[in-house]
Amino acid sequence: MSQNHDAQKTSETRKQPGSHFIKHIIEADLESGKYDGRVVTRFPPEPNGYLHIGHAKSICLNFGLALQYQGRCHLRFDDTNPMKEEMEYVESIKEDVRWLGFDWQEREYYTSDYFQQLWQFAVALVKNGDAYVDSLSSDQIRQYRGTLSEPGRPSPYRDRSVEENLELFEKMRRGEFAEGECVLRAKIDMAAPNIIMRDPTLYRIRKKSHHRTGENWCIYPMYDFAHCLSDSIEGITHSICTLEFENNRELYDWILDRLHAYHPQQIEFARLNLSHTVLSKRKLIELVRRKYVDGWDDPRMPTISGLRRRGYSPGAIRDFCDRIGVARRDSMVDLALLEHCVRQELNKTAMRVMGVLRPLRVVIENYPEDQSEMLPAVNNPEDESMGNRHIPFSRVLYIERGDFMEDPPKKFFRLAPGREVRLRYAYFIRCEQVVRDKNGEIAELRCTYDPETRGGDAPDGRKVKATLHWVSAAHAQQATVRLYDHLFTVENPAEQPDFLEVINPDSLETLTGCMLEPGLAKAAAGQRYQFERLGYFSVDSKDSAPGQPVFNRIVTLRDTWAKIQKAQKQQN
RNA sequence: UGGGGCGUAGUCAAGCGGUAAGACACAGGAUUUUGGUUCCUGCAUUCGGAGGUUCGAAUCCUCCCGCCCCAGCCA
Repeated sequence: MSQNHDAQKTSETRKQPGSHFIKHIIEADLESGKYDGRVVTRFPPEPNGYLHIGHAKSICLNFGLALQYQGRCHLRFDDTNPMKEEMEYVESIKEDVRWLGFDWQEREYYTSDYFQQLWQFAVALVKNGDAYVDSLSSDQIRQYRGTLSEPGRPSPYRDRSVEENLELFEKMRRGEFAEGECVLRAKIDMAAPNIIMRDPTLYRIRKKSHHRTGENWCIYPMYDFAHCLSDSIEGITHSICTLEFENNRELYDWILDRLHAYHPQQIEFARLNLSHTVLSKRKLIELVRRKYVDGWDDPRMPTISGLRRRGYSPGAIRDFCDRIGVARRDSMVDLALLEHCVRQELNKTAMRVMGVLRPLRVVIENYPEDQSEMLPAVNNPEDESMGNRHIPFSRVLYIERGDFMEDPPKKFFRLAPGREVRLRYAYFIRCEQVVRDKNGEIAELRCTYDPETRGGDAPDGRKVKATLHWVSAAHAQQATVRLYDHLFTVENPAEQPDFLEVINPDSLETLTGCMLEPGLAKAAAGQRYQFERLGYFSVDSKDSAPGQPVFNRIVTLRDTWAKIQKAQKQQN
């Protein structure tokens, strides 16, 4: 009976969305008492760049696991390389993790805080004959390492005595050698089939000031040495990293075993790849340095700061990370899924407003010149508690240029000569005349309205096929609106010979003179809205100025008309 | 061609010897004062391939094929 119940429970757990192999491992460990019921994870960024959506996957995983199993998650800056790391990055990383909604409380750690302990561990290794100081140059070390198919050869310095190694290592620490003159290496096996195990470097000399330890050290531990021991020092239980570290796990285990240190387990999962973008630090840096984008927080960037500035919400990003799953196979997630996640959240939470991006002037000929009126509009049909607002209507309005066609194709059921449509929350109008300028361009539409249809319903029951958004010209708030699209034209830019050649030339379109309903004059930075029939937009936090707001398009609404148009184009 | 991983739909992904979940995308239809939302419906007779074990295989075994990672004093 109880057995049955347990079996049922297990299968239910497994069927939960978001169940994955790492949870299975943790649950098995919890059951066997492997770590006395503890679950301790960590997010260990190197402070040498900005966090991106791929990091968000790892953050959600590590913090999420700690939350789910009542454990803890440490934020640890893996700052073992003073050549690349800066304080600016640690600040941005902290801001991004916090913004995503995770709290590391007082558990903010730095590998550099362990330098003294790490040094002592290294000394212990030397004393046990498990490490030696090598005086080969980096070039020679590479030659001695062998290749993928041939074993390496031992360094001529490999059999130095413990005493000599101790003395040399001490001299390294004291700065008596120049950079590159020697390194500390683990003494493992130069013929190991896993190249990582061919006497890996543990310490190298770097005569560079460190952003936290200053001039205290001139030798710095390598990742493989520092990481496992930092995990050990912090009592991590599950050390979760990406697949490319799989080969390093053998060394992770070797070091902890030799030192008889507390031994967390390393678990690898596949890193995130997202279609139509790049997520490698190198490529992201290149986009910034070569000015293809306007900085790390350019709204087209897949960085957390870019997504934030674009208008993405932390909840949508967390939802995305929950949905993509955690597995061991390389994958490429469709950007459409991320877009779906924001739309889903914003549909429930974003206030609806009307904004005309490409204005076309409309004059309501039978509406009195000096008259205007306030019409009630629903703030969010998905959430009644968001209430109503009133928007001004008058004789001269703007509608979207794309909502009018002089010679409408099949299935276009918006405004056209002689045709009647509804202006949302206002009246039915009929297009009576098209007025052109001297260039033959459409300058304005002359229309009539039906006073009986106030609010949008005809008492005689007649129907219209379209409802248009609009803004009263006299009351409009002008704005700049930036339309963003995929940064790259192809699904996987990384597999191109040169990813810079497939940058989408239309990834940004800046529209000025957009006309918004007047309430938007006091929109606060970061505020998110749905511009009805167009998409979700947010107020840019950097470029907006009082009286001249700048909006970023977060994502379009799903657009069936665009699909029909595309299909029609392909037919012709 | 050394070692380590991974192959389930267009894209993710569950599945753990009992007869292919779910999501996104896509395609139809209904409702709609957003061509939005919502709601229905459809979308793998088959799990990289071939053999084998078994009453029964995506799950176990064998061989083959394909893709990814490793030759930093980066992480």
